[in-house]
Amino acid sequence: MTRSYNSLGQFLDKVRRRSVLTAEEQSAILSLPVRAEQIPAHMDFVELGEHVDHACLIVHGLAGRFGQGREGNRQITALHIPGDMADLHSVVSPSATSALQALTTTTVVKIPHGAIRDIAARYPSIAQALWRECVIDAAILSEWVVNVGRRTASVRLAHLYCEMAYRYRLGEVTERMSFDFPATQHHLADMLGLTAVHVNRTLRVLEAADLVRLKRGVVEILSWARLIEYADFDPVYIQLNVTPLAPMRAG
Amino acid sequence: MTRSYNSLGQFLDKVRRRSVLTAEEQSAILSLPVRAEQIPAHMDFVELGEHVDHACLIVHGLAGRFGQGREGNRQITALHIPGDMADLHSVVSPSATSALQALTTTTVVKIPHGAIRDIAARYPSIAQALWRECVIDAAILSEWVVNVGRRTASVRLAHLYCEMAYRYRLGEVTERMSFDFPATQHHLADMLGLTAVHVNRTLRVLEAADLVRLKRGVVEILSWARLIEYADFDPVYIQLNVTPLAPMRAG
DNA sequence: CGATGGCTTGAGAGGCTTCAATGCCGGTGG
DNA sequence: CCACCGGCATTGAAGCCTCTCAAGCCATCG
Repeated sequence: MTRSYNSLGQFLDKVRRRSVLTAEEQSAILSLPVRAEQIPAHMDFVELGEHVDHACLIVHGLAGRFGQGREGNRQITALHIPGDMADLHSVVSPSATSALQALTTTTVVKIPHGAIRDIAARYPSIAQALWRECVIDAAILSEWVVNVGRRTASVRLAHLYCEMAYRYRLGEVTERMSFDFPATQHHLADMLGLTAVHVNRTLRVLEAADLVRLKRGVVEILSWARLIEYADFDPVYIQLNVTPLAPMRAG
Repeated sequence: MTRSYNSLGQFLDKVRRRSVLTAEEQSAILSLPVRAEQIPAHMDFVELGEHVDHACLIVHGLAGRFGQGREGNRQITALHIPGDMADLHSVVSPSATSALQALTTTTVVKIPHGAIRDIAARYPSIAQALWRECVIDAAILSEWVVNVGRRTASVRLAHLYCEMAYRYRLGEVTERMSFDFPATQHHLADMLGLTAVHVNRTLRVLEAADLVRLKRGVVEILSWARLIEYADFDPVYIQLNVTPLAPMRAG
């Protein structure tokens, strides 16, 4: 079968690393109706409290989920890269409890909840697979709590770079590699619970230790082995190199 | 129907505030096989990396989900009170990426994954409802990232008290109330990304402001209105006072 | 009654923030 | 084509919030 490598294919590839799906189930996912949309940088494409009727799959660019405190101090709680369904959770919880914003120019594809709920109801294995994706997003969130709560600024930043490298590479890392990561230092600060100024200084610490090098939106990792050691990083929580979970079937 | 108010009944009550279920679906949940177990304080009942085959419903006591950094600095990423399914996520992601520990003597009820997956496969609405519970747990996690990342110690602690009061009361709060919350100051520190010493001093700040009063494991809130104002707390993310989500049916 | 675990308090150090100014680069309009 | 402008990055200095270390206290429990 030649599968047109559309935006959904990218999503399906990731899902299949985690859940077993039959050919029929896979094609049900690939047949989901999509509507592409281009979002300019800094624009919310899901607003706080909004009642959404579609899920957003990131095709290109970078999106963040924003929580916020009273006095405008924003905190990014999750990051979504191409292939991620940024708000899959909205399928079962349609009123947005946090905003979704494009960090750079981003193209997303919108998929109606109705269509997703339809195939989830028809194929229990699909429901399980999507549920599982949400649970893995939660595991990442949980790691972010640890990161922000219990690590120093430089380790925190190193850990974030590890996670993003691992996710961009779908778990296929090499000792030396680089990846596009177009977040500003201010964005990094909002992910790490720091200030932009301190992120800047912290960046310099990592560079001085010859762990990473940065230029205009691309992160170059000089030694994966030393970086994960420094960052206290263990990729199991991202579940990209795992034996896919067998489907559930009605007994 | 006289429903025996067992441990599952407590769980079902909470689920029904969020999802519509038919009588048949409800009784399928209530008929889940359970096995009660008593866990002494400070004991892990799910270990890191363990491959579990059952989910744990908290019946009595208090449990925490622990993440940890390299040098033993632990961070509590989630708290589970009676009525919570502490690791419902394990149904679709059986290898534990974080440990579960009883903070006080806790009785849990273990429910085999097989039984849950069975009713989830048979009743798509149940799958959706359980999926939704996981998503709401993730929303709470997301709020914890904001809390730890972007709030000062005293606001952070106040916010935690708000969340726990709201959850213990299932969203039925009153201006003045108290609730049992048997976490030590060291536990609080691990939830908030602080040290026990600083938690102690911070407690004193909240007491001095006449917001809460504490004695031996019970939190007394002196003014809910002033506390949520101080804590920057908005309970929507907990989704306890929400119109339950309609079920999904195969089209 | 000594041991234990949790709470309390003090003093000093340090990591991160705040405020503020400067530099850099790409985009835009005259 | 160049000058200007705005967003982002960089750097310095001072201060505060929180940590660390350390000691003392109080209840509970064998």
